Amino acid sequence: MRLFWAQGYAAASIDVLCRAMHVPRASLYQGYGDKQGLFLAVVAHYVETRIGTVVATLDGGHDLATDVAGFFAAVIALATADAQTPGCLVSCVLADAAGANPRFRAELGARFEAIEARLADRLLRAQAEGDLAASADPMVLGGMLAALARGLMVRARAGSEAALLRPLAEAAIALVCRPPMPRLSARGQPRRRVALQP
Amino acid sequence: MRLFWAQGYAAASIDVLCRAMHVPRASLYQGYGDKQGLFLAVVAHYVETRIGTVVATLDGGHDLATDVAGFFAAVIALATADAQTPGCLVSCVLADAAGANPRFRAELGARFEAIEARLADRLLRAQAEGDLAASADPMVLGGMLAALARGLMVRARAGSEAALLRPLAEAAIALVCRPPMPRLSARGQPRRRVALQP
DNA sequence: CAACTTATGAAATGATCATTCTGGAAATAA
DNA sequence: TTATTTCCAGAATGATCATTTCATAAGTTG
Repeated sequence: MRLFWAQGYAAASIDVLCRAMHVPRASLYQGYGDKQGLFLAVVAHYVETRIGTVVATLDGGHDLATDVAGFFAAVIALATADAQTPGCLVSCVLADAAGANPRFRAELGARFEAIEARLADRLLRAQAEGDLAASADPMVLGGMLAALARGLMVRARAGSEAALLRPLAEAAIALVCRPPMPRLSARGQPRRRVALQP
Repeated sequence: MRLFWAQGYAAASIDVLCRAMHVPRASLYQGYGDKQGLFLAVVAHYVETRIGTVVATLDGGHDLATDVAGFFAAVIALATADAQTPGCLVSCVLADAAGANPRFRAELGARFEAIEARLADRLLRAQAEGDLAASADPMVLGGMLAALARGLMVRARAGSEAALLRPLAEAAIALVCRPPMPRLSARGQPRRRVALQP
């Protein structure tokens, strides 16, 4: 996984991949068919283990602003944790490979839609709980936050520090989680501004 | 340019590139040194011709919301205009190649910073003109809008229609260009909500 | 015109690519 | 035990890769 993540799909060679996985070439072709199959399996594993924990923060049991702050903190941590694998395997590597490969393009779209749906779900629940204005559109706002998360991941690919990315996410959270009409929050207290945990 | 844009850096071969450019291999190596030099020249040309017109919309001579709407409309148009070259050469292709190449990583960072600076400049001017709250941080907000633009470009790499992307940008504009404190706009009229032109 | 620089097309180079083949080792079943 | 299947390391394959070489053509300058 780390090899594809660091070098990209086309630049990662089967030989080096087998060496790193401690798997003989024959077994690899037996198990995954070809390089595309291996890469899609790697993407699936990445989504389960990495993206899965990121989106799980959305159900952290807190109010909307806190959960979304946890989400963006996880996004930034994932994209900046290791200088050798900056950015996101989906948003940077799969996105590049999707340019000329319909199979990869469909996979990319499906992965994006899944994240957008999770965000929209969370925003819909926030609306029911009074944490989000009734006039807001959860689908649109979820897609917007997903796009912002992708943009932060891509920014991290250039080697940005996490500290440079966090204020951008905090600004977005402050904008989204403030109701459009001037009013107090559901519990009668003014909405506080959240900070992302490093 | 279109070959790198569609297929990515590693997957585009010099042979095919020479054929498409109607340039003999020897002249190409004479002019650009190696494949990396050619790619960086292609990126520079792309930034001048494509990104240049996108960021030029920020100085459209209108109020902040209108200019930013023009910016995002240009972003979405660039990323969805041709189904064979979806997304952005910088945000998708160069970002992927930057994973394991320090030269490309530095180039990516410089290109990103340039766009963020242009957005921050525009927001600073908007602040002076009363189109943006004095409490807002133009640098942070500019970085946030730049990240969102990148996220939309990457989303387009999956083949998204422009119509799917526009509402996301409109939502962000509505959030950013509404003042943080409930008040009327500078000219005493309520701020209108802008729509992106297709 | 001649001397010289530059551009060009094609072939050659050496490396690396994804994928398949093979002969024997290891494991399992009878 | 023997028979049979699975597994695996390395060689082989055939294609493609980036890059260089080189003889020749084109253009420039004196």
